[in-house]
Amino acid sequence: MWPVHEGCCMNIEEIINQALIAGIPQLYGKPVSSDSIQLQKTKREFEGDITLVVFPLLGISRKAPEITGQEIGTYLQEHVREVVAFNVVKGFLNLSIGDRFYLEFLNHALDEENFGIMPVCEAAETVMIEYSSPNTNKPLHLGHIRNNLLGCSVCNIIEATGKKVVRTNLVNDRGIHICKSMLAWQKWGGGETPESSGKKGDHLVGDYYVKFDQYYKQEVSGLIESGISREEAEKKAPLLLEVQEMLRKWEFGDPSVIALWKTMNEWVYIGFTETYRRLGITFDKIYYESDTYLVGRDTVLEGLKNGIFRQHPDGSVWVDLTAEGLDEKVLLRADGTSVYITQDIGTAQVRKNEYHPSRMVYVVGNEQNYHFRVLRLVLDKLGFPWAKTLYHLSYGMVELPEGKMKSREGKVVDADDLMDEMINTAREMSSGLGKLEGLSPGEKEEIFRIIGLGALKYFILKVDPVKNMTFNPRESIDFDGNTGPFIQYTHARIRSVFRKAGENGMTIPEKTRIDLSLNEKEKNILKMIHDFPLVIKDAGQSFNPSLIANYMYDVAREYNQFYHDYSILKEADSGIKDMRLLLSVLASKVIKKGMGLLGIEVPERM
RNA sequence: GGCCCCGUAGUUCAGCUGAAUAGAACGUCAGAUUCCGGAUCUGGAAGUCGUGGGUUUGAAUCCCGCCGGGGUCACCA
Repeated sequence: MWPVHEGCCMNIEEIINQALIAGIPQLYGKPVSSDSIQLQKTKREFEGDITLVVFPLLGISRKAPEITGQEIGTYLQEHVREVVAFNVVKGFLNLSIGDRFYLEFLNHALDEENFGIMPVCEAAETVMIEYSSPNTNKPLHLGHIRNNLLGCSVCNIIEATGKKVVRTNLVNDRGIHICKSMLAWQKWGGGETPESSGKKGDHLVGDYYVKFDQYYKQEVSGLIESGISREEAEKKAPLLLEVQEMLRKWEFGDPSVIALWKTMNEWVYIGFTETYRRLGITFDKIYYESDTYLVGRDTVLEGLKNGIFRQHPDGSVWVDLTAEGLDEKVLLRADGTSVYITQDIGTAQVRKNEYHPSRMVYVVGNEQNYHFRVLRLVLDKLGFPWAKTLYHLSYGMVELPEGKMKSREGKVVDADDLMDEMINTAREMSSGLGKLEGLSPGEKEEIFRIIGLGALKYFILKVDPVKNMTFNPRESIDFDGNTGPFIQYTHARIRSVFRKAGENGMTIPEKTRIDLSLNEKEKNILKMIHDFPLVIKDAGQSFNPSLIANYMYDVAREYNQFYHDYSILKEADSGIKDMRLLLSVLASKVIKKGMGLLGIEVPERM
């Protein structure tokens, strides 16, 4: 287990839970199991803060729900300092927690350097997380954006739960698809380079990938017209045979093919680096398939020798997974070249030996669910005890209103274009509001960038990863309501209060008095922020950034209600004014930290 | 066809380790600015939680069937 968070001593559910485990046996003479203690937030329409559902305890109390609730409520009020009142409605015991608890919590949370975030200690376990995993034959598109944002955010979240994280990228830099753009460039490129054409390298290479597909389709339909079946034509098209030959040459190290491959990949990497930089994506370690596929190949051949795999008469190597309810899968082609899974078998071993992670997470789309089941089973059959530590973080596809994106046909939302578009929208919107007067053009651009990317990232991350999502470029992204800019706005607004306080010569104290009484809005914010560490923990355990995103929205909305209803700086009672200032400090910190976990920055003004 | 995932207001999404009248946002209609930032706030209308069974004191949530959508079952990645 991981170390207990400092803030846990301030967790009110935990305090009540402990009291019940001790108290119920006193009341009813029987022990209580912790899963029959159900604590939840009290619904808005009832009086109280925390509710105990008493139904599961009736078997122990042997009394009616109302009576049981009364008895337990009385016990808690007498034995738990924080419980100041209670009421029972049907089978629900609603407990009121004193303001003092929340005020002490406020002081306590402000004391912590990083409230909600656990420090990573030397002895912590290591989690290796792979994301992005681009092919070097085309630029990044919206689907990759979801992958990168998810991966990056999950890394942040897991790190915030006190674990070491190795952010890793596996570049698909080899294979038949890479050869396709190479061959097309060789045939029809006329020596075009990023410099000569002014195109971003990844876009240039991607254009040739599209071009290959166009010519290939022409060839296929030509063959079909001459009387050959589609299936036959797709296998016998001259371009396909040529590209297969190129792949063989690559695997046998043909110098001219390797040289072309290096040149074109380099163009792509320069382009990718730019896209990653703008998106704010980083890696600790980058693996290349071209470095690891041979390890996989050797492993497969050894497995063949040991009788784990079978060879067909044509020379191809297979694994039989019919006993596991799957099919036979090819691991090496008849001509000896490697397939996709071959390199994954190698990469996993290289990683294990290099970092010894306790968990290896793969952020990969749900179209590869089957692939990862196979990979685990194959590694297991090979006798690697760590095979079960593989976890496929499978996420749904991003579709367009007109259907799936198809990069071969050029029907995609390009990552670079999309970021430009978002930033432009932010620019137009901000200019209309005119709140950035007096800032330099550079400062303004920085704010537009933060808002545009914030809108994009939040839009994608607020959706549960397992779900498919439709992206309508024109309508999908808003700056109002449950959006990134709404939350960013809340932060900017709070910061503005502090600036104003400074201008008026006010200082923010270290601590609040704890003998104040809180209004409903103040209490609601504190109750919500109290849950921050728990939300991070849940998000980490379920690899689900959308939990953080939706929580951030709730915090921002709650704060905005408070802000609307009460004045901070104009409050006459200095104790209350100080408390509201500190409450705002904590809220702004939590918003900044939480958004940071999503990879979203928050501006000082906007 | 086998296996896997999804199905909640017009739309985009929460809620899914069972609990009180299913929540937001966008859109729509109606309001709130001499006052710390109106990218805000308040209110109205809008849902047989795909469908039919089952388990349970209690089901949007768990189990089974069916319907609808998607994915996958390549010597593609």
